[in-house]
Amino acid sequence: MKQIYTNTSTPTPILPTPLELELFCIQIWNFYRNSGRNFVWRNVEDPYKVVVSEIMLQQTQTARVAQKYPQFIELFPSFQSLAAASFLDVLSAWQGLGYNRRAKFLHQLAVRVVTVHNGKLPHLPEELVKLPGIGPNTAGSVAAFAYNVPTVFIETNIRSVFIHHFFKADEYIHDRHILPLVAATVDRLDARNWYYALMDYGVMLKQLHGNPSRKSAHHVVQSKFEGSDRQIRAQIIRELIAHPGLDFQSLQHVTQATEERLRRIIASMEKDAMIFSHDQRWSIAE
DNA sequence: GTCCAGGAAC
DNA sequence: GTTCCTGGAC
Repeated sequence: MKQIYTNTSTPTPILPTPLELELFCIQIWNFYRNSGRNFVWRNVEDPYKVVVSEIMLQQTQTARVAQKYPQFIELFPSFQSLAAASFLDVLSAWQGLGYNRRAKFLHQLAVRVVTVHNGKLPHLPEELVKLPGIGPNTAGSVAAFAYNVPTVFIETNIRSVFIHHFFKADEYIHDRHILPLVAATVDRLDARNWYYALMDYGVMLKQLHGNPSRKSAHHVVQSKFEGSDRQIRAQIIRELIAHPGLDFQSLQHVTQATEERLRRIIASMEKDAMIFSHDQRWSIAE
């Protein structure tokens, strides 16, 4: 394999030989056997727990999820209990994980599963992606981890593994060039552990060689958090959890944002159905 | 400074 | 193609 996928005008994908793929799989399995990670959300039979963990793990480090996940499951142990809870309670339990809109999506997902799917999470990715907060990647991972379906999906660690092994001399690698390799190597009988193994191997690669996914065509440098609208939004959420029915002046005092900026941010949060106003006072949405 | 089991809405 | 969040590890 050498410099095959760099020409984007006339892609001539050449798969590695069966032997190369076989050796690759053996290497991943060996690593997993010796150095695989263990998490409380792994090898669980309850699809609900898999969904909660996968939504939490979107753009959030495993250590942080490990800290928050157990209490969340204790508070809301099932789709039914989560669906029946208020958004305020769900959002409160979410604090510390970041990206608060995920809490909204997860809450709505639980309602949909209970009301539309009779409390049972669909098995297939094509159905899973129709649920709020679940895109192609999470649909694939949920199907694999919850039901051991040999799906084909990519997330940041998997991406790193394939870039490191099969695209050493390439740059700006598109996922469409990686997916055939994922499909060719997925374990038909043990997809669940195979993807655990790939993720663990990817984490190891990043520790050892830096992040191979920086060569991905999809890699984006994260914008600064300090001083951003995101920071203001987070402050507003925390404040309205503690003090429902707060007026504009109070929010301005807490956030120290200009009036124009704060009005704009509040409007966007109302549009996201994160908050709502009543008589010029704001609260967490329901 | 970089990174984190991304998706929705614009 | 941007915007949403968090805070510690590195």
